[in-house]
Amino acid sequence: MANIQQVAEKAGVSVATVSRVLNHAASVSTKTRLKVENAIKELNYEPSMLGRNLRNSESRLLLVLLPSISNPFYTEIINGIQNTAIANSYNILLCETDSNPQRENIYFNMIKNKLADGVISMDPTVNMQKLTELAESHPVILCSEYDEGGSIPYVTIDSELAAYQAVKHLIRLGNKKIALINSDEKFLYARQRRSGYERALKEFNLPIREEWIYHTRDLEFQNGVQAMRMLLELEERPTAVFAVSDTLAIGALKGINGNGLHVPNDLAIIGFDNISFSNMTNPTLTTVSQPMYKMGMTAANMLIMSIKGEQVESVVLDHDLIIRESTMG
Amino acid sequence: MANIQQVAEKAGVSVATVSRVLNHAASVSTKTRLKVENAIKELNYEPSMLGRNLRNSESRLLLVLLPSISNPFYTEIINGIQNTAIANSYNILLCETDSNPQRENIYFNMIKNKLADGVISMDPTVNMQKLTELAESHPVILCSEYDEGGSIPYVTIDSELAAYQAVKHLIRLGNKKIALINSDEKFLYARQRRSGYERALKEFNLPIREEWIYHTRDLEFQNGVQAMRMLLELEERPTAVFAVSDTLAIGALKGINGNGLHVPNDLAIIGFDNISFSNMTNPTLTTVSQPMYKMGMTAANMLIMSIKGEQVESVVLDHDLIIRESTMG
DNA sequence: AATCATTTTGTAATCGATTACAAATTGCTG
DNA sequence: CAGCAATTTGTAATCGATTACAAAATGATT
Repeated sequence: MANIQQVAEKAGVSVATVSRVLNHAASVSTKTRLKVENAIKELNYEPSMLGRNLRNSESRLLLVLLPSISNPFYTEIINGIQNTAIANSYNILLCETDSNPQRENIYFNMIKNKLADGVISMDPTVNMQKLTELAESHPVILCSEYDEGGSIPYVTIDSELAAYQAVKHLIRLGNKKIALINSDEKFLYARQRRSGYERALKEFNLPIREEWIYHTRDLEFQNGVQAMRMLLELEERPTAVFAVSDTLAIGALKGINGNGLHVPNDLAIIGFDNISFSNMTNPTLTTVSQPMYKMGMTAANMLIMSIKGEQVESVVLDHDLIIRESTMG
Repeated sequence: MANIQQVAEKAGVSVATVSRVLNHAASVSTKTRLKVENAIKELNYEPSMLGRNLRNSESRLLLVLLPSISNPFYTEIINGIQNTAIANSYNILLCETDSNPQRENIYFNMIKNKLADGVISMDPTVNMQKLTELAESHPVILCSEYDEGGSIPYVTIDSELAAYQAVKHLIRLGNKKIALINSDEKFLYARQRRSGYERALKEFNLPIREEWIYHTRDLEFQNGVQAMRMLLELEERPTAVFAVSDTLAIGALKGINGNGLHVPNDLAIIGFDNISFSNMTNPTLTTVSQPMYKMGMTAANMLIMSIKGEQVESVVLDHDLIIRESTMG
């Protein structure tokens, strides 16, 4: 592969002039520009990013931290990030942490090493202290999960309000016994969604019963199945379930079907996230839709601004309750 | 962020010595090594990948081309690639082409630009001619979809055999009217799977009826729903369906359920890929399992060998028929 | 202490680009 | 055509590392 030197020789100009042509600098005469462009074509020259990036001390790479690539919740967000990044001549590096601190460290080092220009973290298990430390000297944006009262800019939705509205929807349908399948409350969103759940119940003078609140270890399908099995074994069964993620809700659906019961006739279900599969289940799943693509776009734009040195403000985006068959009793 | 120069000054040695310590070169005395290590700690120094990579003219980045990140088929493969890459101090850059030639070009240029050391392509719509051209001067591996008779090494499974076995399974269950939901036969795997389907039918003297072979435009859920609707409208309905992807099969499932029919009692269904959701549907889906994680690992290993300049041979891995509820009539 | 082999360290070139500054060229005016 | 401004081009430093080669330090031997 040719380098800028060889192009310069072939065109009979200096490397500076070639560089100017490459970067569309104004001060190149048409005649020399053509000479250089021809040389570039003849040699099949492509500028090396390595040299360019070293000189400009930027990599034009954005890191995207997420716990697991197989979680469909992230796919649309990633699309939003990716499109925005490409539109600004950035590329993204998807980094699966598996909630593993060692992996996390590798990626933090990539930032320090100048191999990436900034990070968007969507990992709720991220070491927030280390991330905050990193954020002091490098651009960092949080997406979806965030640090309440922290200093890192974030983009998210109002989880408490969304949960409140979802549960209110179940109450309006006549349900008085509403279960919550929550994840571990070490996560902020889990605490917020529980809080919304409780607010709705209180508003309608419905009791908050601990046995109707189930905490799962992970957000996997199987955790939802398991949660539902437990709930169905209770003396007093709930008539509706609010799950804090679609994957859990789909698991719950499976648990109910496996028990010979019918959704929504015997139990209504609401999920959260509006992942693509929530529309493919039988019955289709009522869910809270996060504006995932937009969240991705927003996060990427914020990060790019931040890289440019501009100040950015956190953003809370709107959500939607998508009513489908699983609550059409 | 400190650079190697500052570390050298602080430690009272030359940059060469610092570099030697960084790269664990043998010829550094314990005394100076300690001095340097202390300076590194004090300055919180991290070597810049940019400088290192320029000098070594490598980026230690692997490109992974895929049509869409939201296709769950790829997630396990990616995990395999990623783990193997990290184990060899590489990182991966996930590139969604959206089957868009312009996007594709961006990524091909990244290779030429030395921003990545090699590519694994999983994109069946890739411009094979351009890719073959690229492969002449850069390491390229194909994963899953490949170029029959082409020069690029690949890792894949025997699609024809897998399809043959799947259809044979349906025949053994007593089905004589078996439909095929295929994707566009411009894809090699589609032609191979159809061929396996036909071989099984012929072997049991069952007729191959064109109206039972449906070609979908894409591999989306909705295409499966649509395909099933068409098949159910036929005068002579099939009693079993073999779909060339799980997402299509899950769509078909939905189409059948929406018609008041029951799987597997009225129709049996087999999918392909064993994506995680195939185990979450109701009924669970019989499917052909590709060793996705292993495919990813293998592809990554082949690519890394190829980057090192070693010769690599194409690999065909084993598959499995996973029998679940959708064929337990 | 002189000699020589071995180990350790330093000097300076190098990777491939960008860019400040200087130098050369061009064009205009009187 | 001299003189000057504006435009165009070139020279050389720079980004941050690695490494061939040279030089210095160390240690062993006589």
